Amino acid sequence: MPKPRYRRRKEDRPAEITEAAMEAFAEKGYDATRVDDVARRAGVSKGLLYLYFRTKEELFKAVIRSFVSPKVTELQDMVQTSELSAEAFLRGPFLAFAQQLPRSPAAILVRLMIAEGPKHPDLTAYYWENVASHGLAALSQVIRRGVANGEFRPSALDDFPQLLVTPVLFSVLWLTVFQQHRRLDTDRMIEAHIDLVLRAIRADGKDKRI
Amino acid sequence: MPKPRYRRRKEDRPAEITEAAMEAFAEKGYDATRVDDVARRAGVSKGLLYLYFRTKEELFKAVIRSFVSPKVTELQDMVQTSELSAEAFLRGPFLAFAQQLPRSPAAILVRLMIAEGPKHPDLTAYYWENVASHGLAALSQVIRRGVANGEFRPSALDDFPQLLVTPVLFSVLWLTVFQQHRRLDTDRMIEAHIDLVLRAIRADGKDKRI
Amino acid sequence: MPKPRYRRRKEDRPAEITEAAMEAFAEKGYDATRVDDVARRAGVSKGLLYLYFRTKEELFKAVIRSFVSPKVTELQDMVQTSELSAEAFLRGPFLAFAQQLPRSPAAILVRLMIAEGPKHPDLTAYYWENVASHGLAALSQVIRRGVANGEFRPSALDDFPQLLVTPVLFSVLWLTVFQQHRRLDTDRMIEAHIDLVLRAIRADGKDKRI
Amino acid sequence: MPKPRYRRRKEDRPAEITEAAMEAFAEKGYDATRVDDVARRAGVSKGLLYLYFRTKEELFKAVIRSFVSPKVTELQDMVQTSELSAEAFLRGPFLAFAQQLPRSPAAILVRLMIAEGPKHPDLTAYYWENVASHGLAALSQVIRRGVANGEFRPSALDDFPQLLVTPVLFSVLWLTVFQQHRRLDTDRMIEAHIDLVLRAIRADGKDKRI
DNA sequence: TATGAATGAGATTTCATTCAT
DNA sequence: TATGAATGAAATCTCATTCAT
Repeated sequence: MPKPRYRRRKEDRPAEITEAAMEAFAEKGYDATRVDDVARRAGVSKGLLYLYFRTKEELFKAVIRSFVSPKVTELQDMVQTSELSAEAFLRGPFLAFAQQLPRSPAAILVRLMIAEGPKHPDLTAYYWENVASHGLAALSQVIRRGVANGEFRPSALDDFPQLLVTPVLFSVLWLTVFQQHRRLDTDRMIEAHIDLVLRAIRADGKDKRI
Repeated sequence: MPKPRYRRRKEDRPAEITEAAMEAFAEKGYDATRVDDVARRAGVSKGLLYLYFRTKEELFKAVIRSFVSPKVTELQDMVQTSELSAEAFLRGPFLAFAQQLPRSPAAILVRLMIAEGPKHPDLTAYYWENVASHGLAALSQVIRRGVANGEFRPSALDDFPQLLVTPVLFSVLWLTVFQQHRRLDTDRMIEAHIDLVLRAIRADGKDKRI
Repeated sequence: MPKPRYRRRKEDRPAEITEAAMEAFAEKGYDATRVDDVARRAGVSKGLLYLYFRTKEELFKAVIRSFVSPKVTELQDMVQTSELSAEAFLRGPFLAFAQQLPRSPAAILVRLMIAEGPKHPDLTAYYWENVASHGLAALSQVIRRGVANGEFRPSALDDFPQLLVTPVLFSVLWLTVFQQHRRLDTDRMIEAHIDLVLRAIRADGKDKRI
Repeated sequence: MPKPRYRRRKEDRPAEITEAAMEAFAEKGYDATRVDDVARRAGVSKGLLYLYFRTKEELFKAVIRSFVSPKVTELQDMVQTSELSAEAFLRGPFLAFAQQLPRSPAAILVRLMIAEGPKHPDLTAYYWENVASHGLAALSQVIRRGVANGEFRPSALDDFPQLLVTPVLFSVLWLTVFQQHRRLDTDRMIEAHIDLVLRAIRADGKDKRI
């Protein structure tokens, strides 16, 4: 059964290529990924790839767009529609979200951003504008809500909402670099982190140092 | 004709090359760094560079080795020689150490490890063996000491000493990628993190929820 | 979405494509012209273009054929139907013809012949057979007529009728290459040339400058 | 006798490559010439070629520079050092110079200028500045000298010194395009042209044909 | 007929590495 | 040791041409 050399599938091509590229970038990083390889993975000729993406860099950006943006949208939606208390939200849906991130494709792209970011300023600009700043805003919103309704005392977390997600980034890197040398249960680590932070900022805590 | 940056001293050649390579890798990343450029920065011919380092990859490994190990030794020494209480140690010398890390050359190499690590398995092995595992052990030691002498209650931090340094790594990322879009005071963020963690694990805290 | 430049009329398709190609070749030269671009200019799909012209080279040849031949026919007709004296013919209709040539599309094709000719031997053969040789014959005829009726003395021009048109070719070159650096009034130059030649070959030897 | 794969000849390389490129460009034109082919002709690797010439375009410019400039210098020298009368100069050294031009490498480059000029504006600018304008000035000087010492009457040639060389250009093109279909004795044609022009501008009006 | 998505050969350019000197 | 000219493999990108629809 000879596979047809020639399939006409305009609709699906971009996604097919984007997914293949995702895999390849994840394995090798941007520079070391060969356009040829992406095309082969996508079952497509190099020429066709260039029909949809004008340069390798465009392709990279498209990958970022299609895999990372949805994650942030998801987080924003969660925050906006949740009717839980701030603490319940952080221990529940947010924790689940944070735990699965390091294993999702989006995480791999975080690695790529770190590696390739400095060489692609317009890409980091896009990433900040469309992804990171929204994520940060969502975290802020949760914390402010907790403070507003008396769950949390005012704390440095108000100024540094990033502190909620530092172990997520750490997990991404551990999984990529060290997991084969020392297994780390990132789910439990992230849970432990959230727990520690919540203990520290709970309003009912008698701990009032400073 | 650019003057060679380093005087000719036979014995120091490898170190001179290693330093030049460090600079270059820091600026451009591994792939984008040209061996030619490293040689020029070191004031040495390409041929000579290849006399000391058999490949570009060898050179990269040498750079990692010579710049990261000292940092971990420093941390280990601090932990071993300090006579402060655990909390005082974390709020004092350790905090200072953690705060300067994101701006030190070592941090840049962390970025490179993230980017290139997966392509150099023997390098990550070396890195784990000689750097990360020792750092982790040092952190554990501090926490255990605090628990042992009654400063800290037993907590998840015992199992995940990494949680002490997640914001350091996060800072490295932020400085490289987002700093130009949104300034972040990493010193204060790291301090805030240590403070939150300590509040959460203090033995005297009235907060006893589990 | 750019509107197609030509209405769909089945019969004229080849001509429409040929004209679009003419424009494109004139602007960019043979190699730099994209078949895609020609098709777009003609308001036709690439596939259809290949239905009429089997290769890019065939298309090029068709362009040459359809735009150059008319010019030579025009010259031949002028020569054959004119009832002027040889000198009056050269100073009148012929001069006018020669003056407009460098700015006509045909001139652009002359440039293309020069550039691409050596790569297309059958094309230059066609060009010689159907264009150049006829033009040369027409020039000869005029000169012979002048000699026969006593206007001109026998001269080297009899052997080299080309000498009547060398400044036309020169003008084509100048307009393409140097006009922006130094303006040249090609009309006056061509007229001056004809005048000089006529003075040199006049039978009566008297100076009849006007 | 195995040819050495590796010869160190820094001095001669640029000239060797330039000559090989000259040949290749002459045969195929700019676009159709493959850098690979130039390298092979020069007996050199592609990489080395790029060590001396940063792009194909740079190489092309170098070819123009090294082959055409000398010709114009030669003409200028002839004009300045000659002590002949204007007519004797034109019939003697100048004629000889003009006759050999169409067969010299410089001529081929004229063809290339026509073909590629429009795509390389900076090249034509260079060509005008360093070659054509000087040639034109030299021609003007000769004519003015003839008028000044009473040999020539004032004529349109004063305004269009180009008319002295139009058959040279014509010869270049005939040789490239039509010579195989109809032989043209360009030496005699150029001589005839000079003769015609001189007859037309002689101050004494008498026919001095030789 | 008519389309334009898809192909694949090949072009320019780069760069780690080698090796004559 | 020391140099840097020279190599050659490979990477990105282009485009004439084909062919399923």
